[in-house]
Amino acid sequence: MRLSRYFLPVLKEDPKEAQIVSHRYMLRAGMIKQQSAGIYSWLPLGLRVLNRIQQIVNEEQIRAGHVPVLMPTLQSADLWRESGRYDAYGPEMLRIKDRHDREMLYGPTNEEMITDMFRAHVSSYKSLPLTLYQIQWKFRDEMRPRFGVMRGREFLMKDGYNFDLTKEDALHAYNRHMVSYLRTYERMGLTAIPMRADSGPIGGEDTHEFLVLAQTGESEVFYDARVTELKLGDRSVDYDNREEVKAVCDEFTTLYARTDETHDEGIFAEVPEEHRRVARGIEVGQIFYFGTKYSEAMGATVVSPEGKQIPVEMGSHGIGVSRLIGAIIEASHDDKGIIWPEGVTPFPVGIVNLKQGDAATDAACDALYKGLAAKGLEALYDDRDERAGAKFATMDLIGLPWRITVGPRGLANGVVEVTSRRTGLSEEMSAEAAIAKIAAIYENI
RNA sequence: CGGAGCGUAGCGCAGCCUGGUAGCGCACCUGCUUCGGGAGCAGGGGGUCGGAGGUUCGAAUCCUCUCGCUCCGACCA
Repeated sequence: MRLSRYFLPVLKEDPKEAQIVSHRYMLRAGMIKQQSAGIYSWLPLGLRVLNRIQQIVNEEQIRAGHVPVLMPTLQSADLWRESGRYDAYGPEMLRIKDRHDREMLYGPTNEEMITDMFRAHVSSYKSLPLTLYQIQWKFRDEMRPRFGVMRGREFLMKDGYNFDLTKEDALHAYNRHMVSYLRTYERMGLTAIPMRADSGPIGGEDTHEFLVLAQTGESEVFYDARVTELKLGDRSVDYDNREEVKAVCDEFTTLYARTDETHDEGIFAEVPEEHRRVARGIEVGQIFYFGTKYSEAMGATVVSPEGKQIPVEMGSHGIGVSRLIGAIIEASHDDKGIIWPEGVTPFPVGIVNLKQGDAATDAACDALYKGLAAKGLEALYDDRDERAGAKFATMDLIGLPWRITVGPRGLANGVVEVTSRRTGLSEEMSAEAAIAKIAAIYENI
């Protein structure tokens, strides 16, 4: 993408309403525009990141054997009366009436609707296990939206629901989600720690939240420092192998890690003092096992092998897709701007043309741009007629992990400059070598 | 929802107390110079001062109502 033809409205000054760094940088980097309290438009750069995150979430869900669907944002109140949550949910739920005075709501979550979908089409244990998920906009009418997309009212969320015959099967689904989530967050360059949590309005017995450590986090967290060193890495996990999946979950949940809701000073005191940590975290996902709470209330049953009608065992699982962008920025930035992990960056690399209009420099940038494209890498090429300082400042702000700088001085020696946004270190090399280097970096991402 | 604020050019702000021709910086446009870390000079465009009512010869400024937004707290993905 040529910057001269793009829509990237960066701001030089800090918008006054943005208090935390991710909100500030998202506004300054031209990623989002607030439309009303807690409701945002996504501008091209922000949309690219949002799409990248959705892509990773989709890939990991499908890898785990889960099946994508898409449900409407607007739901009928009747469905929610069946589960009893229409009255239980409170003013956080946005209620709407259509022209026929029918009561509707903008879904804050989808347990009822998915259960309705399930009961309409599944009637035998032979169809189980089944996990359906979607990535869809939700609305929760927060009393006080703040921190940009980290706590908006409208937000994009991946919500998944498992249907199983037995509790053991449902707990395997729970574990499978935990592993798939760990992999999902790692691909985004995040360390997200599963922590024992409270079930809140979803209800249920077993639940973990995934927390990204950040000073601006909304939750106080208590953990054993060794938990942050655990990595899934390249290991392949067979999602159908219960023991293997369970072993990974045990590995990641044995060390102490809890939010303030479930924190226990007594148990925490048993963690060796040098490993004990108290910090803050941003919640980027949560998994629940809740058994037959919704299936019983809504008559979602299957015929068992013994020929009996039994309510299905369920759980639900969420990833805060839009809020993840805020969390990633909170975890990865410096005083000049964002530093995107390669996995989620809007563009893999930026090209800075230091002398726009100079025939040799323009031609070199052009060749570089095409060479990268031939490797499947779409560069953001700053071809504006701006001074070097302005171009560097823009690149630093929007945080592309790699920058290739092309100027007459380097071209005279046959080199361009490749700079890492994260380390700030530069290397001079031929344009061909630069293309090869960037291509190698992104080969496995 | 309790408390505290703010709405003046795209963004950040001054002007309001003490009523009298709407300003500054950045951004934008034109020209010249400059050109490897947010350039300099000169010129220029852009506002029903959030909205409605009222007081007054006269309201951005005073009064009433209203809408929107932000911050602290409680609550929450």
